[in-house]
Amino acid sequence: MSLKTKKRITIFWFRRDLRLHDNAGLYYALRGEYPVVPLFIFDKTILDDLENKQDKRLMFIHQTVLELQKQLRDLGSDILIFYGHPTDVWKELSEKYDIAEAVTNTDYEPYATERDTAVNKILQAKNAQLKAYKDQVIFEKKEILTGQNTPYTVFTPYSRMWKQKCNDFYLSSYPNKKYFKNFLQWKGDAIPELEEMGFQPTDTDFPSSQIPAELLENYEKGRDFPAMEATSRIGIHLRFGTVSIRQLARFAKERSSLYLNELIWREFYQQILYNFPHVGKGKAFRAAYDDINWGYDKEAFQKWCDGKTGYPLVDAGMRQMNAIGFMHNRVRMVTASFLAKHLLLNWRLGEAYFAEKLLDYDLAANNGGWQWAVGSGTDAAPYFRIFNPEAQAKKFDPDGEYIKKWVPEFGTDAYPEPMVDHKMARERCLKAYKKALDKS
DNA sequence: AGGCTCTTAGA
DNA sequence: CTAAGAGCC
Repeated sequence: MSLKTKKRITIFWFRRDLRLHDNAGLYYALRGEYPVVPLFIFDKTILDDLENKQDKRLMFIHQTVLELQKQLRDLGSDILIFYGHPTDVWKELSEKYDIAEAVTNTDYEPYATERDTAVNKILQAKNAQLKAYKDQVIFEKKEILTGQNTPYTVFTPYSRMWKQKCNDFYLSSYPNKKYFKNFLQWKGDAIPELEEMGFQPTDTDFPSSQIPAELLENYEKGRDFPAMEATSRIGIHLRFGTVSIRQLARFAKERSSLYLNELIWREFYQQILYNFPHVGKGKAFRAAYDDINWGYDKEAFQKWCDGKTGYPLVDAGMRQMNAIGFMHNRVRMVTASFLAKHLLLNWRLGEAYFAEKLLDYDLAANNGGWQWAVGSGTDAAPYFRIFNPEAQAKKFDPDGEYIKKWVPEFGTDAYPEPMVDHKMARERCLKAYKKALDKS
């Protein structure tokens, strides 16, 4: 590590907030009385679990951290980069430097919470602490509660309260730029190549972090039709903080209440994960759903993964995700429902597969969406609400354009027969659900 | 953020 | 025969 300083410093730890502008934690760090040294850790705990060594998300992070370094170097500063376990890194940092403050933005996921607690312990031994700020949501934790002071578990009243509470104060950006002179002036090392961490780059185009102003004009009409590509694709940027939620929410509030609602769904599921942490640990939000006799049929699961179920809309969605790491949300609902209800496969298999493939993967949103589709979640589709994949295709891809794009052999002999009969699967599902749910 | 089946009114 | 609504899953 090339930073040699005896100065008392503030370390700002970037995680999923990879931007210099409108960044809450960074703002408070820069306003403090000590020069700020930025830090990023390529976390071995996470990377060691990634089986695919051409992970597009890691590439995105790598690319973004390079960009951050460039911006910091333009300011005469730099960024400390590590590849290791965060607790080891912080032990080393706390021994080597005189750390007055360690600042970051809150990450609400269970792993992150445990990690931050461990890091905080290390810092406390040196009379410092890890201070975390709210940055990735407008409202966090228990900021939005019912009249009984309990967390909301139904979206509509939650969203009503969210909108009522959301004023200019919550939406205003942090003026980080004014304080950029408080970065420590120094020159660091080059960022390690992906290969040095056992990964290889892939050629991927990532969606832009700028929403074109005209996009939301077509959003409300087009968002339910996957072929229209009328959605923002901003998910990956929300995941890694390459956009500011405050800026985005202001944009949405001015232009589209439906789009704003999607941002509120995101916060709804984040507060569900925070207030009901069992959902992030493999449990159904509604316990009775854990009594359903979920299957693990490997062959059936593989067909679903590969997009070879014989139901063209399901297959198109799975192939879109396999190819580009994105699936249109309408189709996410249909593919998820198909796995759980038509195949009666354990939905954790599907949840994990989405987690592996989606560039915009986010634990709270993914889990919330899956539990919604399964019926086990908050505000969930009642169990008897079973999507008919053909009816969904007719309704939302009437010209078969989306299907044509991702399943070109649809309509030829090469396309497989449906792996299950819809009517049979529907009845089988109702029976299995009823059996588990009637017990209570 | 559904679908299925049956019913009934009206073409 | 079709469209629209009800009731149930």
